[in-house]
Amino acid sequence: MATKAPTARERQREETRERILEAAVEAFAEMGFRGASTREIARRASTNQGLITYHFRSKEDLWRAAADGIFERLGAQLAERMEALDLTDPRERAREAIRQYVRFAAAHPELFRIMVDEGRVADDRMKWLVDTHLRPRFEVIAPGLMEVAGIDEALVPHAFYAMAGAASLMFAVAPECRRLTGLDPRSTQAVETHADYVARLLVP
Amino acid sequence: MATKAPTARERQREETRERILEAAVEAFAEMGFRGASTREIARRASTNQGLITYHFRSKEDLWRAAADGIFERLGAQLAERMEALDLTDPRERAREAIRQYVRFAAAHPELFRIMVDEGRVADDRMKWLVDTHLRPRFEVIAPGLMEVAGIDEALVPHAFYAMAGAASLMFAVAPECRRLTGLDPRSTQAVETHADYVARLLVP
DNA sequence: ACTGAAATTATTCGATTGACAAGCCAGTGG
DNA sequence: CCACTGGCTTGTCAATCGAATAATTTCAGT
Repeated sequence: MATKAPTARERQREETRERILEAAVEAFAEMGFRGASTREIARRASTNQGLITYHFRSKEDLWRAAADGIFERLGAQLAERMEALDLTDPRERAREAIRQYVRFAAAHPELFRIMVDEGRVADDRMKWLVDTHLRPRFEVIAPGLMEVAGIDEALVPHAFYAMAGAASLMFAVAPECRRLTGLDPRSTQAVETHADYVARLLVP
Repeated sequence: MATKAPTARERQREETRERILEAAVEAFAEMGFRGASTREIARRASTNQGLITYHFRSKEDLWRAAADGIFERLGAQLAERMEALDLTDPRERAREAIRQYVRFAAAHPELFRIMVDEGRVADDRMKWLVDTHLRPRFEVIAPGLMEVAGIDEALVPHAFYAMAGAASLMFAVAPECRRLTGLDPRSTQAVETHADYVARLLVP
């Protein structure tokens, strides 16, 4: 069955939803779940707070939708770019995967920020995040990590979190980094340097 | 001039202040500045909210006092333990310094959590944190980093944030790590493994 | 053109926030 | 032994929170 062409109404609806979602990702990443108010999110999306309850049932649901969006982007970008490259050497392929992850972390610091925000306490949001998004990714990464970094299975969690931290922290605290070191982590120069540094660190 | 022996009154005062401060560190690390309410902090310290305003002028001041405490502990522990070791080889000394930092990050995940919380937006708390605590430490670490990791000066910020992230993330999101990988990062086994892994990673 | 449903705005609610003021009361100094 | 200071408790304040509901506007289908 053919999906009907969306009416102006439906396009408007989707565009509004998307605008709210975008604002939510930013706000949650900036101020955490509790810190970001639905009113502030609405303000950033140039609407009003009532619309959020209308489009998403609750703040909790809005947060989940925002997290879905981030991981969807991560998966899409990584898959697309790795496919385009077609590297045969597993070590060089692993290095490039890490570089791509660093580039993503630089462009979307929200991912890391939300992970750190929600990973601290074993509440429902954390469990949902692990079960629906983190575990699937982890299980894909883990075997490659063992093979390429030349490490024992027991070291996999250590390598995983070391890589994630090394790759992301600088961009997650970009304003701090800028003030502390004078280096702006958002410049393409800095991103590429970091990508290469971390890739060589983990896959010598 | 001899400092007078503290009266029971003064001892009580100091003990209460300390209890509030301890609770504040935990709460801020767990829920961020905005997420942690002064009432919740008071509850954890087994007192009431009014006392917080009494001992510390405002929530902002309480936060600064909490940050002071964390960095004071970090400085004291690192200085003490490194002095005790007396390593001559600069590379082995650097490795041990990193191991010590990992151990501290494991015992006090608050440091990293608060850094990530406050480093995202260039507000007053971030600026204060950088100027009073981060920069002094960074300027001590930077020269050693260049010498030992064998890197160019331009790479120092990259190495610094890579190390901090690699060392701390696992412990900052300990509940998540436990659920995701099955490994409990708080076990001494895991801490030592991580310390050694990160130390060898950065100083090969 | 009309109508009814959908999208949006406006209003309201009870709960919670940080800050503050007033008073309580144990312990200290005289 | 007593006055009173200082740590502490309680109650209140406006502001803000998430959520629900009411009112209004917009537009697709007839």
